[in-house]
Amino acid sequence: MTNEAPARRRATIKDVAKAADVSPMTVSNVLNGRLQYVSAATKKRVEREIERLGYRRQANARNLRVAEQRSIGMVIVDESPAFLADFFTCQVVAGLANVLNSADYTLTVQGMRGDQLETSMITRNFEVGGFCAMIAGSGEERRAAIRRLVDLDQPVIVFQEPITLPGADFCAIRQDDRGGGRLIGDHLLARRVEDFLAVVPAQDWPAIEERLAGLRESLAANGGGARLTVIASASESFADVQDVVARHLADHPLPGAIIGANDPIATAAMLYLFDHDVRVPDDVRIVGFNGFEAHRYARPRLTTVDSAAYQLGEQAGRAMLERLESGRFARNECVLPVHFDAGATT
Amino acid sequence: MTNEAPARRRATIKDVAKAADVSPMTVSNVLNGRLQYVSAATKKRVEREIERLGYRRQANARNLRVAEQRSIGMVIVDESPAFLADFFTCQVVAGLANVLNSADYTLTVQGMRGDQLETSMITRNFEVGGFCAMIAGSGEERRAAIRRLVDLDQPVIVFQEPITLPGADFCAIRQDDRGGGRLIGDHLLARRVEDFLAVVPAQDWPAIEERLAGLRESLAANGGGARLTVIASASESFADVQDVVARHLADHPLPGAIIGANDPIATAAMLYLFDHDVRVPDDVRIVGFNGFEAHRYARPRLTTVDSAAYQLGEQAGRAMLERLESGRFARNECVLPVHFDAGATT
DNA sequence: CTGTTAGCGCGTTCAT
DNA sequence: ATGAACGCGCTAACAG
Repeated sequence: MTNEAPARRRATIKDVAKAADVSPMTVSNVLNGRLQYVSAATKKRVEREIERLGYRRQANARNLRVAEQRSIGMVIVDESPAFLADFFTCQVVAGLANVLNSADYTLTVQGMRGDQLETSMITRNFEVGGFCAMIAGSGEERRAAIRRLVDLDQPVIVFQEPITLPGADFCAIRQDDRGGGRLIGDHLLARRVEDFLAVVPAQDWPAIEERLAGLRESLAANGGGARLTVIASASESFADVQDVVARHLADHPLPGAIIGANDPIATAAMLYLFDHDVRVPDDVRIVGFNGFEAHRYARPRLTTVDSAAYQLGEQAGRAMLERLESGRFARNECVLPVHFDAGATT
Repeated sequence: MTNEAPARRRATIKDVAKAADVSPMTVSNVLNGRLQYVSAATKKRVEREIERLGYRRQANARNLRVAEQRSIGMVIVDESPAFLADFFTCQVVAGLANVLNSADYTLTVQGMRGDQLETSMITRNFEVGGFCAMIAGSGEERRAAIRRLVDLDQPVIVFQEPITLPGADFCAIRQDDRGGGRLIGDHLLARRVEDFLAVVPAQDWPAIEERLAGLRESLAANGGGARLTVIASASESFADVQDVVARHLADHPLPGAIIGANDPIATAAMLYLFDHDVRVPDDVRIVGFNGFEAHRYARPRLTTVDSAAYQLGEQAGRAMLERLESGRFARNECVLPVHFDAGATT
């Protein structure tokens, strides 16, 4: 025999109605602010009973009845289990959640590997009003994931994906990574760098492909005299980055500049050089990408490109709310500018 | 006149049943894996129609019927709009989401200021099966927030809060911040430090109070000969930290050690010292807290205390799932160990 | 193995 | 200004 209290049934609209001696309809009117139909005195009485009974509206029943979802799904497709641990993704999610919350929407986050997309609750059930997605993987994998989401026949926003799907209920929101790559190229070319080494993570991110594309555009526009070598690190971890840099430098001359696909990679490379008595920027120049405050803590301060991840999330939130109200996305693409931030490493 | 396609009604169980020429109940049985009650041939037919019609189960209707919520709410109470941008919180949320997702639960995140707790959707509506909370603010504010959550009469887990609520449907999950503080104190006392300066953010975090408490315990155990001064920085930003450190040092002698409430603060302080030709660790020793990889990028490598934020989230997910199954929390408190990580700054 | 009935809690429609 | 009846989509209980 246990001492647990008997499971008290949660109060419903009916219970409140009975307690306040009105009909359920009147309670509903109070809850939904239809004050035209209810006297001030009744309203007071109903509200007191709501408070007293601790009544809370059953969201499932309401959403079922009004056939609407008050939640947006944020799906993060990534091989890593710590999907959300990525700082960029965090910022995006924070901005998105804030905008949605202030419009009384809820954000449902779900991380998964690419192959889990079809079996996950959030896609097999109908439980959110639309999807926002941050997707890693090869170009093909990403396209497949996007198609699966779009096939769900609900509004879809993807981050950091440079595509448009005309006619689809779809919107791509990203920062101008390609432009950022060009800015880096131009900056280094102006400093007479001729031999570029780019260090990217093995995991394919579309934004990183764009950064490289922009860099290549810059080199090509300059006449094509400069060389670019790209090497991939198993992960973005400190150790893996230093490892791949070490292996490359073992049988290659020092490049004029090392470009990290993001700030942590650039910083790891820089510290490797320090430990081997290479001077920055005198011997090798270093550039990162994304400008998160944490990585500016290293000295000398990294030259980088600031990205507006939080604003990306906010933008997505606004676009989704607008879509839900108006029935369609105002734009199918939205590109936010980046800002070049010259530090002391170039 | 618009060219939009007419809103196609979403397929229901009835539609699938009609198309497969069976009763809705049979479709439901297939969906829920009650294969004992349905022949293989029927199952095939039903599954084909589900696929063909793109049927997805209406979560609201199901949850209403079975009177259960398949989502857990994560509420983050913070004054800052970028609540989720905190790296520690990100890690916790990632671990939590992964555990819940793999049990086919969903995570609903909601950030808010303390005074919004009562008016927010997630608490006014009944829409999640339980709450996990990360709460900032003064001790009083935090207690009030916890009480409000517990009063909702649903399972509640709070992170980083050193309290127990015997008898309540409640569990506190945290790391051993106090132990970490003691480790720091012991480490520095062994190096003959007598004058300690702690730099904390103005925003009250319980974990940070614990770290200071542990530090004080260590000093007291040593005989109380050492002095501890605590100064607060307006925010955790680089600029604010350096500002408050500068102001303090303007009319105080250099302390033997500076203890940052977390790694970013410690790093900001360290870089300030560098810029003023103070040597670390020769003139002043520096210690951080939390051991995030990013902050180890600064040189010399910071002495810090590693925290297992991701595991904290995982632990919460497991505890919540267990609570939902068994009807009560197995433990009302769970403290994860921390690990002292000696770097080059002490 | 399959179908029928009833009702989860809420909001809408129509009546009073 | 308030109430009664109905149904949203789904599933538990029972009948066949």
